[in-house]
Amino acid sequence: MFVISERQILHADLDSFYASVEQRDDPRLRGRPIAVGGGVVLAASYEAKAFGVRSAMGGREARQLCPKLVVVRPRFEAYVEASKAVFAIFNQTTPLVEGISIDEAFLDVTGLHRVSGSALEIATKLRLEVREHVGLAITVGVAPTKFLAKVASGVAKPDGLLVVALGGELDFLHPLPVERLWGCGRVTSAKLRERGVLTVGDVAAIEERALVAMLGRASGRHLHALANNRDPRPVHVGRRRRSIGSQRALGLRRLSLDDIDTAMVGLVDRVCRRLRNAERVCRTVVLRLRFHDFSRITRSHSLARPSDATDAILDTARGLLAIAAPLIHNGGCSLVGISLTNLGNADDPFQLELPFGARPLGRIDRAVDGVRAKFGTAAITRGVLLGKEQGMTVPMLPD
DNA sequence: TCTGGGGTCCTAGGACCC
DNA sequence: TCTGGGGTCCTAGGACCC
Repeated sequence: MFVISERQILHADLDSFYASVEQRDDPRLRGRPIAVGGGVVLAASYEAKAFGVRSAMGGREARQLCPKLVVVRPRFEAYVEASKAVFAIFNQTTPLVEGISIDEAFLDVTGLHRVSGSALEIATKLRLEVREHVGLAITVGVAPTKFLAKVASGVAKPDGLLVVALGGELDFLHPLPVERLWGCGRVTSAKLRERGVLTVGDVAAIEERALVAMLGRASGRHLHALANNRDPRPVHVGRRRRSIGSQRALGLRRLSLDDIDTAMVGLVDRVCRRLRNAERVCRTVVLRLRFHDFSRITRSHSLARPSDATDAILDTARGLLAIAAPLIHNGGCSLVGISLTNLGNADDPFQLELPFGARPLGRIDRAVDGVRAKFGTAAITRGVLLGKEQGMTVPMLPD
């Protein structure tokens, strides 16, 4: 009989990333409470966190909590550079790296024991290398699942390392508050607490059906699985971006439709450049507006064919703005955003991937029509073969 | 708590197809 | 002709994450 060996997953998370980069680059900021941002705190140093300063907090409130707070303007280029250096170390550690954000990743080190030592040794070395070569503190959690590894790093922060003992997973997990569950935010947490469900152990004790009735199908199943330490999700290398977006807060001024249009033109230009740089095309354009009462709407439109052309996408965005215009009531508009979704490859001549979004199969009739119109009937077969070669999702042709 | 900018995923209803 | 089931796409909104 085969014994499937326990997976060994690291969750590596840079501590107070933006703030730490600033303190690294400017010795005067070290040991002092700092916040990166302006109107809103993007990141706070641990010295600032001690005063209760949190990210997403308004600048004014942060200063009230911590009068000595030093506010630093963000330098995104520096963060991107630091992130690249850290990810280079991740990739030297194992080929199985899944980036989650600019400062966080999962590393699967299962089976590296002979080559690199135990997971604890690998994690220790990783922390040392990040400290030495990039000058930043990184916390690592080690566990058999992604979720548990992430919880472990959260508990170990700052500048820590925590290995969840084999067999001790539930003892570790169950006393934690429900908010530690990945996917349990403000709304879900309130629903659970309302019903006296306070800890992860409480969630685990509820039947899945009951949890689904409480939170909806996906959420209920997801949290039920996590609370019982079931998380088979593999570390996924090379995930592709599913959308590209940009948005801009417009402040409190009253803006005319022309002002909004001007801001939107800039956003469309930016996202289209990013789209072309990534060699992608998009099918769906989403306009996002937020009003001064903080209510928000979205309007979207799917193009007949994928595009990366600024003029086509701007036309669509303007059409959406015209549709949304009557909804901009007296309060006016405080944010405008443009997102491009349903992304495909610019270099894929058959665009087989495109009409299907994330789903394995899709509107074959449309795909076939498109290929036939563009390349002739013979191309349909060729297109399917090409798709297979490239490892893409290949739709079944109708009989 | 009076709120930035970048994302992911889920849900639900209607249109449409087989 | 009527009815039903199954499936996908489009759109709008919402929760959540860093």
